[in-house]
Amino acid sequence: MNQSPWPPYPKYKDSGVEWLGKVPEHWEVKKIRNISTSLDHKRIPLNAEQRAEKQGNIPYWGANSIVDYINELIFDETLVLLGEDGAPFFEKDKPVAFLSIGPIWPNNHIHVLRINSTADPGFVKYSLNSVDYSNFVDGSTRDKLTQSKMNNIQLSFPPLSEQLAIVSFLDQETSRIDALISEKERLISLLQEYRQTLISHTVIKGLDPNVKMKDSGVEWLGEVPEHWEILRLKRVLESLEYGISESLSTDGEIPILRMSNIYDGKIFWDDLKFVDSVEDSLYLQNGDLLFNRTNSLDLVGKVGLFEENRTFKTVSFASYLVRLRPNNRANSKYLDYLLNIPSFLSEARSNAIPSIGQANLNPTRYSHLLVAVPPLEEQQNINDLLDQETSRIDTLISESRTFIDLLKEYRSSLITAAVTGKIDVRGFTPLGSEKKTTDE
DNA sequence: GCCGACAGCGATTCCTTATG
DNA sequence: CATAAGGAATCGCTGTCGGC
Repeated sequence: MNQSPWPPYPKYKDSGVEWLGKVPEHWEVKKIRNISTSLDHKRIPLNAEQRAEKQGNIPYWGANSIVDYINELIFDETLVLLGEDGAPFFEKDKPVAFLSIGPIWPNNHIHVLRINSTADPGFVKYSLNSVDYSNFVDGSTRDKLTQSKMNNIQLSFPPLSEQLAIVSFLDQETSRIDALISEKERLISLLQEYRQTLISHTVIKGLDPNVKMKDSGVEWLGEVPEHWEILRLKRVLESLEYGISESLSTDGEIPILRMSNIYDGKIFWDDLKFVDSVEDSLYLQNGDLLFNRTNSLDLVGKVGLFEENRTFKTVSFASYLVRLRPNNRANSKYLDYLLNIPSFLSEARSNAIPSIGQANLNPTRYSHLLVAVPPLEEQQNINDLLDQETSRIDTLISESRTFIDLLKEYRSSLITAAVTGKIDVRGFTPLGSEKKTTDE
C-alpha cells in the first residue's frame, strides 16, 4: 500500500467516514446526492426479443457490463454508471462504476448519474470503485444498491483541477497495469495451448522425432510410430464397470466420486458425497480411470485418474461414471494423458448419442474406439517427460496468476490511495508531456 | 423505485426400461 | 433377473420481470 513512490499530503483531517479515513485538509466530503442528478427514471429495460429487433452499435448496459448493442439511445452525454443489482460490489478487483461518454441505452440494473460541475465524472468513477459497499448494499438473495442508499454514499473531493490531475494520473497508471495484466493473461493462454499441444503431440508421435512412422489408418490419429500398436481401447482394459446407482448423502463411510470431481485428468476431492456401504468389487484402486459417460456434449468423455488417497481407505464412484481398469499392456497415467487429448475426445464425442441438453456415450462403443499404444517402457518414458514438462508449465502458469492477482491488488489500492488523498500525485507528469503539471 | 419471484437453461443426479 | 443404457427429474445459477 505505502510502497508507492508518491508522498502523502502535508496535512490531514479526519473525514468522519470510515472507508475514507483521514483526508487532506483542503478536501471536502460530499454525498452523492449533492454532486449528481439521478437519471434512473429514464432507464428502460429491453428483453432479448426486443433487443433482437433493434440490433445496432449503441451499447445496451446491464448491471455490470455492456450486455448487447442496439440501434437506439436514451443518453448521449458524459455520465457515471453504477451497478444497482447483481454488480460485484464486494469483489475488490472488479469495477462497479463506469464512465460513459457516448450514446448508451441502460437497463434498470445500473444507476445513471449526471455529475454536476463541482466534480469530475472520472474522479467520481474512480471513487465509486473504491467505496466499501457493505453499509450500502442490501437484499437477501441478491446484492442491491438502492437509490437512496447510493445517494448517501460519501466521497471526498479536492478542488476540480486537482481531481483532473488525479484522474489523469490514474488513467495512465491503470492502463499501464491493465496492459501488464493482459500481457500476463496472454502468456497464460499461450502456456495452456502449449501444454495441450505438447501432450497431444507426444502421445501420438512419441518422443523420438526420427522414428519411422506409419499411417495408423485412423483419421484422428494420422501417422504414428511404426512400432506402436493400433488397437481398440478395450484391448488394453481389464474391465469396464458402472458405478453405484443409489442416493448419496453428505455424510457416510465411503466417498462416492461424481462427475464434478473429475477435471483436467485429475480427481478433485471437494464437495464429496457418501454412502455407507459398497460391494467390494466397486472400490477404486490405484491406477483406475473414471470416465464420464453422460453429460453435456462438451464434457462427456472426460477421464480422471484415481490415485490412492490417505484420507479415505475405500472410495467408490457414481453410476454416471465408468471405471476403466487398464490391463498389463497399458500404463494408467499414459491412458489418462491419451484419453483426454482434444482429438481423441472429439472422436469419442462424435460417438455419443445426443438427447436434449445431454449426451450419452455408450461405454461399449467408447471401448471400441481405436487408439495407438506404444510399448510399456515407452509409455513410461512419455509419462516422465510429460509429468516433468507439465509441472514446469503449471508452475509458470500459477506464477503468472499470482502476479496478476498482485497487479490487481496494486491497481485497486493505488486507486483508493489516490481518491482518498493518501498519496499526493500533484507532481505527476503525464507520459509524453515535458512539463510538470502544476495544480494548486 | 424496490424487491421478491421465477423462467430458462446447463449441469448433475436419479430412476425406469430394455435386453440378454 | 440383473445390469447396462438412456432419459427424466432436479438442482442451482443468472438475468429478467412485474407487482406492490
